[in-house]
Order: sequence, then C-alpha cells, then structure tokens
Amino acid sequence: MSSFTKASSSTSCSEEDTEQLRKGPWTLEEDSLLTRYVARHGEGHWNLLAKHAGLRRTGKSCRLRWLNYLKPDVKRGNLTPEEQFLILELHCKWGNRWSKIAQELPGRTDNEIKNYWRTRVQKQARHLKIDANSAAFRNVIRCSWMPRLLQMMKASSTLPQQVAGLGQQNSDSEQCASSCVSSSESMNNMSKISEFAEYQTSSSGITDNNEYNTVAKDCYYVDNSSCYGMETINLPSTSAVGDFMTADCHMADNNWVNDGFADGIWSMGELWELPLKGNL
DNA sequence: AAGAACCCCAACCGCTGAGAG
DNA sequence: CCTCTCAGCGGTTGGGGTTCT
Repeated sequence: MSSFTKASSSTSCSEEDTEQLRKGPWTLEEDSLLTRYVARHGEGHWNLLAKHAGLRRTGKSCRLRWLNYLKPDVKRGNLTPEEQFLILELHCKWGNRWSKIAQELPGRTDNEIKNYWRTRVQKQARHLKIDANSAAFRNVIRCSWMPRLLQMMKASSTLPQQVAGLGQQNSDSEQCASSCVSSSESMNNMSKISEFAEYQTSSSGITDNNEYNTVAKDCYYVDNSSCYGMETINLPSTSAVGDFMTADCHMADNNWVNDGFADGIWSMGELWELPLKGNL
C-alpha cells in the first residue's frame, strides 16, 4: 500500500497539496472522525464534511469509505448462494449496473458486487476462453451455474426465507416474507427446478422446454411484486430465471459445460460440490 | 521452507449527469 | 444557454494474504 501514500511523500506536486490531502488506507483515527461526524450531521456534502471533520481527504474518498466500509448496515463476509444467484440474475438483466444491482442486495455494496463479478465470474469466462459479455457465457451461467446455485439454496433449505428477504430495502421484510409463496409450495417448485437442472445437465443438448419454462416462472418469483418491495422487478417476463429456461442453450459442445466449466466453477468455491444428480 | 502465482478487495481515477448560479 | 461544482457510477490498480510448486 506504500504507493498509496505517494501524496504525502512526493515532492513533485505542490507542497501544499501533499500537505493537505491524504491517500491510501484509512487509519482508525480517520475512520473514527468520519463515523462521528456522520453520526452527528448525517451523510452528504462530502467535500464540506471532509473539511469540517478535519479529514485531510477528498470528499470522494470520504464518501467511498463511508458507503463501502463504515456504514453500519454494510454486510461483511462471503456472498450467500442466494445473493450470488441474484447477482447473476440481475446482471443478465441489467449488465454492469453495479449500483442498481447492489440496491437489490441489502447490505452489499456496488464495489463488492463488482469485485465478485470480476474475480469470480469473469475468471470462469477467461478459463473457458469466451467473452464474459457474450451470449454464450450468459447461457453457461443460466444453464449451468444458476441451477447449481438453486440446488445449493435448496440443500440449505433457506430459499423461501432468504429469497423473500433478498431485495428488501426497508423494514417491511416480515410482511414481504409472509406474502411470498408458502414454504411448501416453494419447495415443490424448487423440486421442479431441480428436475430441470437434472434434465438440462443430463441431456446431450439443451433445448427450449415450455414445461420447464413454466415451472421456472412459477418457481422463484411467485408474487414477486410483493417480494421485491419498492422497486419491483418484472421478473416473470424479463428475468434471467425465465430466460435461462427459455434461452437457446444449445452449446457447440455441451460437454464442455459439464466438464471443463464445471471444474472451473467448482475450483472457485464450494458451489459445485453439490452433486448435480440425486440429493434432490 | 521459499519463491512464484494467484486471489481478494480497498481505494483510486476518470467520466457523466444533475443542479445551482 | 453556459459554466461550474458536486455526487455518484463503473473501470482499474496494486498491496497483502493465501495457495501452489
């Protein structure tokens, strides 16, 4: 991190600038100053905040530090399968709109999601030697990765509660959860989705399948308008969940999805440790 | 045990859009 | 309108930690 401190050590810039502005990692003291100032005066007006709080930082830097690290509701730790699923889903829908995606994952920052995408997801694209933004890679995600995540979600038996919780942006989460599909119904749908996962990974060629498409639409986002709270996502018509069932999942050689890709994915986490067949 | 390679993520940068004057 | 400032967004970087050889 020493390079980050160049502002305080460089002599090429004006002495005044190097005196006044700090860069690089935040110290505990700076964190404390920022936290106390925000607690007292609230967020916003970052440039003024930086000045009045006695921080020798840019407003930009203060804002970033607060939003990505210091803010009390920032979640730490690994992304859950549900969160990963939602990221994949929403990225299919919105592309690199990290901030927008982050809004659907309470407690997660756009930076974190962006990092996840770049370090985990794009890595797989590189391994497969395909463009991460290509339709082919999106199909891989939809046809192989997302079903695996669904299996994990089912395996941990947390889907109904967690999916209901995801996308919550305010305190009405309980109401939302209760308005979502019942646990038994959801799990019934989950088994159908698992059937689909088994179907699509065991068949030599993945094709459109209206039955499974219907299942998919019924599955995750039953009454999604109530599940997604403020900013409703019109998932049934446009979601990647629907799409991944209807997507043209023909692969030039489907085996590479089940072999090479699977290996690569598993190596990045425990996702693929779940047996694809059985245990459904 | 040590060096290399890889991974993660905090923090930076440049760009853009909105709003005020 | 035009210019300026600021907040916010997405892309990129690089240090530190971890895993591999």
